[in-house]
Amino acid sequence: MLLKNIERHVTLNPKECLLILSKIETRHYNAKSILLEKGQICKHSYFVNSGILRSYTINDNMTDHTLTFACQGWWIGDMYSLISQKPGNLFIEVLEKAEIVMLSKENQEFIYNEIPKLERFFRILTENSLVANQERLMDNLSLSAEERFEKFRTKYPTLLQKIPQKQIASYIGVTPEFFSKMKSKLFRK
Amino acid sequence: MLLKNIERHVTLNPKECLLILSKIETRHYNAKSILLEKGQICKHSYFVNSGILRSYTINDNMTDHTLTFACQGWWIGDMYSLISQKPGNLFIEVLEKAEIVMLSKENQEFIYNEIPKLERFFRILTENSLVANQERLMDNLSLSAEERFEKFRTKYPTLLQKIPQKQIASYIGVTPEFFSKMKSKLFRK
DNA sequence: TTTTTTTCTTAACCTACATTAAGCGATCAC
DNA sequence: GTGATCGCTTAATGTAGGTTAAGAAAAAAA
Repeated sequence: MLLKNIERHVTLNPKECLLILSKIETRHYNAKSILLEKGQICKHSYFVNSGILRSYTINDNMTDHTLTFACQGWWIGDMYSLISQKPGNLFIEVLEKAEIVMLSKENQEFIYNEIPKLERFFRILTENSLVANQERLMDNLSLSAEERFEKFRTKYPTLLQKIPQKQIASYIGVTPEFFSKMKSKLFRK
Repeated sequence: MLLKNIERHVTLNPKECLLILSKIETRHYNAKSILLEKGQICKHSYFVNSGILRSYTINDNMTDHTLTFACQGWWIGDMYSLISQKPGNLFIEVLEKAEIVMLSKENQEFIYNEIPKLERFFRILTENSLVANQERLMDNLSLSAEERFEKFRTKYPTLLQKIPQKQIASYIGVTPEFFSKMKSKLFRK
């Protein structure tokens, strides 16, 4: 699963595959597990073999804001904390029973040095992330809540049935109450 | 300037420096020059030696939304278009007479292969960009216009006097009219 | 300098979304 | 099985920020 994912961007020989496998750790988590809390230092990149994760912040008014959902085949982490090794702002929680591949920061850097191709892989991944984030940022500046919901649906087509809708609200940036009203309006059409 | 910038993250030997210098091109632009238009394919990464650039989109209602300002020492480009080589959505314009280092996509990839350290450099740069973007995204979801303005001021302390305030409005995501009102309210305090 | 264009301001009015609050069904813990 | 918790809905009311419009100020062009 992880190796297949990497080979979407770079090709690996058997030796490299083995090295990678020796540097990762796979763990299982139930729904509601917390992988990372605000204030902690993020020590790993997480790769989702199965299940669903979510990263979010909680601000002073106790409202939560979803940064990312991560389904099968996605990477997730608190990049700010991971690269600075300072306490981060993100929570990372499990929404649906998950199998997670964990790659520690040290091992990630070790792999960068042993297999420069992997540095390329993560460069490409980060570039794609950045593009997606830039688009979402511009969307938040220019689209209505309804249009952002539409974009959410095309970006995460499987999630609509699987997660509580207050979390969708928290992703598109409206209150659960408003989201509910908006949804029933859409349904009436 | 460019080499100094690169050496903030990786160290270069003289040979590598020469190779890099042989692959870039420096150009001068006056204010109001357009380096890239919506619909064009972005062929270069731009590094700002001096001056100020801005990247932005224009949506259907003809409102513009600023993605980034780039001052001395910043890189700018349309990453979506650059990596996909498809027509992009961004305009990139010169706000203040600028000296720009241009690195073509082909030369960038050539350099990645010749000097893997440079791939590391751009990975780190992209990671930092992503972190900044994620923070801005969360800020747009949770902060008021006033608070976003405050963040703008700390992020771009020199820009306040140099660019038209409608562009600051377009960065923080409010109309020029509202921004003006907000500013005079802040001033009265 | 004068004209033209762009930017900024102010003010009246408007709307998308937030807040508060209450009730209701589903799920979970005991 | 039952009380507690959580998520969803609806509705009344509130507000941050948008829209429209018009004039003043500043900057650019001529």
